[in-house]
Amino acid sequence: MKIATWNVNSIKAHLPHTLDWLKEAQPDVVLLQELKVTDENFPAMEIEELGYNCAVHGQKTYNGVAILSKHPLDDVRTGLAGDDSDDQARYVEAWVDAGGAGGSAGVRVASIYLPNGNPTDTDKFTYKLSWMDRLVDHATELLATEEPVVLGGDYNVIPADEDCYDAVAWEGDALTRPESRARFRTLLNLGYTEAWRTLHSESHVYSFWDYQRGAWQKDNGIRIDHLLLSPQAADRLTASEIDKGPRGKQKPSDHTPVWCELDG
DNA sequence: ATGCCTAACACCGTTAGA
Repeated sequence: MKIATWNVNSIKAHLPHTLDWLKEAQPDVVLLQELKVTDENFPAMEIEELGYNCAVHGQKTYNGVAILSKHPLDDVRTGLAGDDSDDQARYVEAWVDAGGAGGSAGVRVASIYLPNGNPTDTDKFTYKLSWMDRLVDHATELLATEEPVVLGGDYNVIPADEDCYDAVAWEGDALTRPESRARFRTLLNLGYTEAWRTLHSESHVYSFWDYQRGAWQKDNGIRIDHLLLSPQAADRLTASEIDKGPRGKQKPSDHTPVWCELDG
């Protein structure tokens, strides 16, 4: 089963690129972020025409996440537990029913759009950190189920200096701050496996390039889109790649898809 | 030190992104 994550930076503005990539890459499950549309305005018809079921948690103008799946989606949950006053659409989770005896080929997936957190001297940063604390709590609960789980999305965390083009330039940013990295590391220490990094040792490979300063042409990127696998999912991991193709198109999203392949 | 792009919304600029 091929599972991808992609921050599309407006599903309306980048729908043709999104549809092209679905046809070309043929992922079974896609976790989308930054839809920037309400549920009503999500282009479900065009995506369903390609054989996908959609679970959408949208919002006007900002945020918005979705799960696309060629298999049926069950037990869809929207919003991250732990703060009823949080009205930003940054989390949607579902069970992908891929069959198998007793659901053995299925997997639980979540599409995550973690807050950016800049500037760090504002409540945006405290919101990011508390959101990550809530994610740690929820990820802990999911581990107890012993299900295969894939938590994929735009984490807005550069895990290590080797995951950006210029560590000095990014020093002090919410994406590299020790508090952000510590919480990301907590997810790994709980038992989650970051799919791409566990299969690749190379430095300076990226999933995001700023629109400004010719960042794409100079390969001045950062790696912030991640797929975190529970032990039961990691046992089935056979491949993970970053597909730079979509970022090189005309008027692209500033992120490019990251995917992993699970056995069965 | 700041803008540099891009998208949305609404107004001809502001907010947000990373």
